[in-house]
Amino acid sequence: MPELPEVETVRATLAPLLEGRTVLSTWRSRLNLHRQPPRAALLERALARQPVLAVLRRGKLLSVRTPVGGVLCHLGMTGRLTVEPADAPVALHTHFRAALSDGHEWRLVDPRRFGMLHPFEGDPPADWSALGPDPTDPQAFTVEALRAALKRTRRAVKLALLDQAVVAGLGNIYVAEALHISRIHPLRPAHALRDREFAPLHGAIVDVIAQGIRNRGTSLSDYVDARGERGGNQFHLRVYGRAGEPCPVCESAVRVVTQGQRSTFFCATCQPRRPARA
DNA sequence: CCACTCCTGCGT
DNA sequence: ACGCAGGAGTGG
Repeated sequence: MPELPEVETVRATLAPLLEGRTVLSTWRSRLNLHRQPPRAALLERALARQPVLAVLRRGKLLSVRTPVGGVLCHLGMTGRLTVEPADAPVALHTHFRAALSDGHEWRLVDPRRFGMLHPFEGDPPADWSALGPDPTDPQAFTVEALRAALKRTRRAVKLALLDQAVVAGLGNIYVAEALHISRIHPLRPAHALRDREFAPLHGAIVDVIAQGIRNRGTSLSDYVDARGERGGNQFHLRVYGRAGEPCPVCESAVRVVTQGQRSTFFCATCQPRRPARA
């Protein structure tokens, strides 16, 4: 479900509902979340009786900090983090609940359980720092950083851009959109992009992510922010999910191919397999 | 670098 | 009944 713009919207709506409140107690289900249930004792130590200092994001990862540590949270495909009145009905597939000092409850619902919740003490674990540059950080995400990372791999550019160590936060939707805007065919080997193509690709990634955030995320089926509100970016997609429909630029039918067992949408006219010679 | 795996739900 | 879905780790 959630890529960077959705996770950023969750962060922005979650932060004012958590920051300054104290977590009274925690609960978690015993079902696996990304292959393991969160460790209950560690969760209690990291959160219980602690004030929430900040809600941070890098790529698709969220970090909720307390004075003694905190939790890292990834929403996977279907994760939802919300804050609701403590007496609100508990949804099916609720895997985490934390009672807050203001009478609300912070909850994680995740039907498919591809998400994760990693409590930690002290500094955040390595997955937080193993991420590549975040496209909302102009200091870190530069044309040169993108060029260097893509030159290093022979994988198809679409698959390389899904690698969170190359760029943090892109997923299937926003990669398709960025490649369409920059007119790059998704099957082209990353290392074979022309030098002149990196600036347009970089710009398209920055723009498409900024647009997604402005529109409060893409709600195709079940994504909602921490207040339970849907986003609006699904009305601004150019190619994702639009197989057979006209390309918004040239009206050719949008095509779909499979890459890494997932669908890739693109326009074969706007995104030629061989770039025009300069 | 590939295919497979972890899950539920929804649409065909 | 089957295939597909916004993700990503793992193991060959």
